Amino acid sequence: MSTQTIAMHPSSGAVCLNADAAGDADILRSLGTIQSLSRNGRIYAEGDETDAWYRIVSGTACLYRIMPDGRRQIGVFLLPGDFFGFEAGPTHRFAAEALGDTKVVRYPRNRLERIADKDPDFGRRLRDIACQRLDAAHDQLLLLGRKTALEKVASFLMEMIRHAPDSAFVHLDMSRGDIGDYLGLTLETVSRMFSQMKHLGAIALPAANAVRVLDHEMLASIAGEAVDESTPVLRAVGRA
Amino acid sequence: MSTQTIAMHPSSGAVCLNADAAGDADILRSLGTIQSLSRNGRIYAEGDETDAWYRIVSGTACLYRIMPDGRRQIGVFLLPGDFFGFEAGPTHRFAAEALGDTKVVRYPRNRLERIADKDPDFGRRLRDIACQRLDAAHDQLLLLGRKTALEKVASFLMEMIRHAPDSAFVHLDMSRGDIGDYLGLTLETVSRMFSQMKHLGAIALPAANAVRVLDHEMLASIAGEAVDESTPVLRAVGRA
DNA sequence: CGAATTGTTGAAGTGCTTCAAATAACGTGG
DNA sequence: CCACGTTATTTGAAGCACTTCAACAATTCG
Repeated sequence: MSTQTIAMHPSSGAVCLNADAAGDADILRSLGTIQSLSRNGRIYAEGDETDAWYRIVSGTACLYRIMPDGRRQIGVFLLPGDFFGFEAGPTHRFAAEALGDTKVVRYPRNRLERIADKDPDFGRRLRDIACQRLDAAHDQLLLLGRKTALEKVASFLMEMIRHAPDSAFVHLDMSRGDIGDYLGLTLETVSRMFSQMKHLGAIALPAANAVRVLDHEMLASIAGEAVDESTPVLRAVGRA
Repeated sequence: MSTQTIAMHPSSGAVCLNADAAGDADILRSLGTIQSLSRNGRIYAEGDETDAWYRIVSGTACLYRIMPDGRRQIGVFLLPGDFFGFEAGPTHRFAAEALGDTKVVRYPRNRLERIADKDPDFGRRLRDIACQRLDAAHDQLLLLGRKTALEKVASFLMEMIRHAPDSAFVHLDMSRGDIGDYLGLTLETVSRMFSQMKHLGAIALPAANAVRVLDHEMLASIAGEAVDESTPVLRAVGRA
């Protein structure tokens, strides 16, 4: 888990927040420090000071919270390009941890603030990033509150696909237990739903941590995101 | 449902986001237009353009999303002082609706942006507000994903109490159905949990839409927010 | 190659939902 | 101000989706 002072430009590969689209790449380039982590490597803990913004360069991480009796909720899976770590309070309410070999850039908050003070566009970008995280959180509220187990797992896969370079194949850095804690399910239920989608012909499971999408439309339909409004044919699948 | 052009200062009574603490009251004062709504009055619909920020002056509102088959998830209840309406995308993903007689201020987005362009502190404030909404959404993820029905309803009451002027009495503008759609439960389950907390002696129900808190500590304990870490005596209540 | 970890599948249990009915609260017009 | 229809809430009983417990299979790693 080395920490270099060398600044690096965030991976231009899988960008999730249109972050490189604006002209702020140059600004960010000389601002952050890189952290390299391996599976379960802690980026920050619940209760740590919120004194920086972070961004995933490569790999996968997650934000989570654990209740006194051990119940865990993963708030979000973070993929390359994703920003995180900004909260309103003085201390983190969620912990941040790497799921596999992961590289993260750390941007000290006061430096960002100083830049934003002089560059309104940059400040606006920070605001947009926060708003995008809020949108994602709101989507997750609908998922957790009102979707069935099958819809939840299908939605999760759709989300992974959306961020993957190949929309027909996804490699999962997280375990079934991690996915369960993200979707509000047990790991057994997650596994069962994967099997069910396999039997339905929506996906194939070449390995435990890899998913091949056989029928993208069916998957979207199961997830409750019917691509074509006029043909909600498979809506019934999720309930029958 | 009238719309005046007269600008008004948001109620300085129950402020939830420390919004009046900073010196931006003067700025906001001359910026917004007031909207008066009654029960079920629509502030904006899903799909409408995201061209403004809003703030509750008085009353209560909520953000919600409805699935094609009618399932509804309320993302957040909005109380006096709360800001809302800012999203990253060009259109609203959640609709906004009043729950009772409610007054809302509407701040056109481009005007806010123009002010933020010249006043970095104001821009920072907008950012902080977005981050606070994000914190609240993350808390709700834990609630929806991992808490039991009793814990959910107790947590909901704790949240209402936190925002109420009198911490021993809360008037609820929302129906049991609204609360259910907020907590990912049916209205019957919400009602049963209210009854259960009454039998436990944590609350009294002088009217259907009013709650008197008899044992604040017990309520906090049921909600999973034990005030005193060393005495998690009642943690068992939620599960027995 | 064998031990440990992770994933899958089965069977029984339970917490919440669904369906149904009764009660209470509300609003409206007489 | 009260009677009445309407709507919201409470409570009961049955059903079901997901969990829990348990065993087995597959994969990983020393």
